[in-house]
Amino acid sequence: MTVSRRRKETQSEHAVERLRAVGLRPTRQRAALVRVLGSEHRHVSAELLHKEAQKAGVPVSLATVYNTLHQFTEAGLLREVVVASGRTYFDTNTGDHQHFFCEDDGELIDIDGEVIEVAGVPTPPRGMKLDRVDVVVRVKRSV
Amino acid sequence: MTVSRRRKETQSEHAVERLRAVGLRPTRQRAALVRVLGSEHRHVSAELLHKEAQKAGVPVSLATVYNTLHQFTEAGLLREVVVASGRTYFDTNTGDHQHFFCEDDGELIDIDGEVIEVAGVPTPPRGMKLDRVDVVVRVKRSV
DNA sequence: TCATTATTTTAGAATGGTTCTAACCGATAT
DNA sequence: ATATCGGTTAGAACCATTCTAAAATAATGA
Repeated sequence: MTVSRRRKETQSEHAVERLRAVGLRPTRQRAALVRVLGSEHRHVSAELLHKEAQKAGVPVSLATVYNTLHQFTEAGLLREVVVASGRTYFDTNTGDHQHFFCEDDGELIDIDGEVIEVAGVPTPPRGMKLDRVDVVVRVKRSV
Repeated sequence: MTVSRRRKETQSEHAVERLRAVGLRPTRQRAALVRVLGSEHRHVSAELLHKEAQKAGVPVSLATVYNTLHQFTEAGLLREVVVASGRTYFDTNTGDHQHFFCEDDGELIDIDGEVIEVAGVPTPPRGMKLDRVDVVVRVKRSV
């Protein structure tokens, strides 16, 4: 057994534990996607994750990637970020933070939650409850 | 000549002036869409505006509605609001303000610009210039 | 005015991201 | 082990939006 083999198994077990912890069945595909998502904070589209999974030798269907991304979001493992029509990102950083969004290339950059201060958010209209306050700082390439 | 006929012409002239003012050729369709958009602040989708134009007896193609909405946005007559994937709204209120967004029914509600205070917006990354800071207060129907 | 040119509009096809369908497969519990 | 129920899949369907190329219309200038 090689070292890399051992590392892989360890990661898989982590993945399985994470899934159990949030009440999701630890299937082959879900565990694989947790591993492909990795531990670094990043912003992935469904298509990108699908490609990465393929490249990593995990044959997951695009439908499953979509299903899984939504399940992970529900479970609090991911956060959905909508900044442009037809461009949904899933953010592995679920902590308090906001984003820069570059209109030109569609890139997202995190802004730490302590940096931006939002004050004066009004109470939601009758029959509504507050879910989240999103701040998107839209930027453009300067010339 | 009836009163309503006179009112219509007056509105058309207003529309034509507004178009000229922003450097857009005052074509039949564009003037009609300005009229259909009206003077009240509201949030319209391309599809809705298309339907309204049809109903108002102005046969504008959907492609033209899309073209026009984008031109109006460029010209500063409208503001584009993206809050959910595949759900683009155009806001006739181009002044400083933010939005409530109801995740359940997709409704947008304006929040006056003076109400919400955003502090600490960091300077954009190298090579980027700030375009706009959007705040979306996401709400859900409470039970 | 009329011709010329540039822009706009149009129907319908194409695109692209996302969701749906219905058959198949696999994890869990008995 | 086996049944059950949830998960996965390929491919079709969907739907908002964009594209295309041809026809229509506005601006320009003689």
